[in-house]
Amino acid sequence: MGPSLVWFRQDLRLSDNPALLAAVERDEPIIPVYIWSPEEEGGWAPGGASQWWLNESLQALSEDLGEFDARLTLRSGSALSVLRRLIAETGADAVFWNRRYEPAARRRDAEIKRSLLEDGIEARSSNGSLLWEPWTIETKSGGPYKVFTPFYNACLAAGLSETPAKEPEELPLPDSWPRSEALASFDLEPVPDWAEGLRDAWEPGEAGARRILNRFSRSGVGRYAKERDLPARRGTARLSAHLHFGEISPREAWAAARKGGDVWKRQLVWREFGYHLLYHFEHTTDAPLRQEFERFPWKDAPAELQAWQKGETGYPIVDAGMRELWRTGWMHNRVRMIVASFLVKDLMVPWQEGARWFWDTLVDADLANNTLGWQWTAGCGADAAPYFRVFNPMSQGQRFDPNGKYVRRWVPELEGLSNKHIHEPWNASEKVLQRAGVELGKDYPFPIVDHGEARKAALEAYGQLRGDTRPR
DNA sequence: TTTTGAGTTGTTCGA
DNA sequence: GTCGAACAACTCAAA
Repeated sequence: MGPSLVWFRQDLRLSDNPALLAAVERDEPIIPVYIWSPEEEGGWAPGGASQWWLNESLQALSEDLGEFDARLTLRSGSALSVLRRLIAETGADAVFWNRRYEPAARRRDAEIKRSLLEDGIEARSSNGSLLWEPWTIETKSGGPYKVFTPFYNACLAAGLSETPAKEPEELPLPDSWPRSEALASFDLEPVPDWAEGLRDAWEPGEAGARRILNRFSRSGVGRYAKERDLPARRGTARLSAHLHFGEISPREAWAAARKGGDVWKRQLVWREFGYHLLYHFEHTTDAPLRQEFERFPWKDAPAELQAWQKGETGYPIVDAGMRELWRTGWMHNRVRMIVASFLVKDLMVPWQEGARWFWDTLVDADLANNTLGWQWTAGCGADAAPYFRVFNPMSQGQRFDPNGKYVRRWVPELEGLSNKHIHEPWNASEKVLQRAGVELGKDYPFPIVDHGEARKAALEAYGQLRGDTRPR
């Protein structure tokens, strides 16, 4: 028998990695491989922030493998041809990987498996990324779930079969290593370098993921239910990007969740639900699940979209969120809902525009979860927010950032305003504004839309849609 | 087949 | 200031 290729993808870790463990069990020399093939992602190649993270994470994985005296072989190109070339170069006769579930990846992987088996190569895939794979959970009548709570209950009823596995004690090594391309040749690092804020905020890689999870499970998970909605606090785990890149397994996250209530557990299952939905409804990355929304009167409003992207809408909580995103590659979940509602309902810009912006700017950009989130907000997806649920940026700000700490952190030009005015500066008197050193329209924009009117217009449009769909 | 109860995250209005 | 109802029906999931 020849060596085993372990093909890393969105499972950039050594602990609880089923593909790696399967290869270790086979007990032939292991050659770890990563293939950069953005053109095989069906139009959803990693965005800028994700590429930055990936670069760091590959570096970390490479170093972690170094501790085992193993090397990570980097290649770019079509995955199948790269694998075939590596097989020819190394004499490998087995390839192991953990499954992906996005439409394009699935189709490609199926084709790869078929081709390799045809070549007489052992090709084995495992589940390293989900607690429940999409096809294992179904309703009593055999279909996919479209409502979260019954899905959640079905997951709990199905139970988890395996507990997390430790990293291997040692890796069987080959006599020689195949040539690796330089990580830098993937061009993942931003030029010019805009990643300073990302570097300050994150530690990509398995060690960083474990540090975060340990801290959260020690002191965060107990407070999670109470603090998770307050963006000024570190009330959430901030594990999303680590989970997306597979630097820590969902089983380990689940084990930590057991110590907390079910609030965080439910969040982990939301992640599963996103994959469940994307698996069963592939078109939802680009088109609404509910077809009638194809006819929604979305606006082509490039100036408003740009103001939203830059955090210059004149609504402090919205702008704070968008600037946090731009600076750190991440946004607090509560604020994601607020900014998304604002784009889709106040500005009536298509949710796909928001999804694309998040895709490019989030370090945790995840096709399944991004799609679910945006369709939920727009009201066109499975188990979506009711159409009349329009977030009010002032009251959301008052409720979840009552002392304005979050706004002041990201919109420092409003720093001098009192808590009374911090979420609605246009309601402050000239005198108050002057004392705070704020000139509206100069230091900070006037609101680009009137929320009250925008809300009415949105409700009108949604009502129209319903009228249209009524049977004649 | 039919029935029944339920459905992440909100806001506004009027009593 | 507080509280409950309305917002709109529809679809889902299970019995």
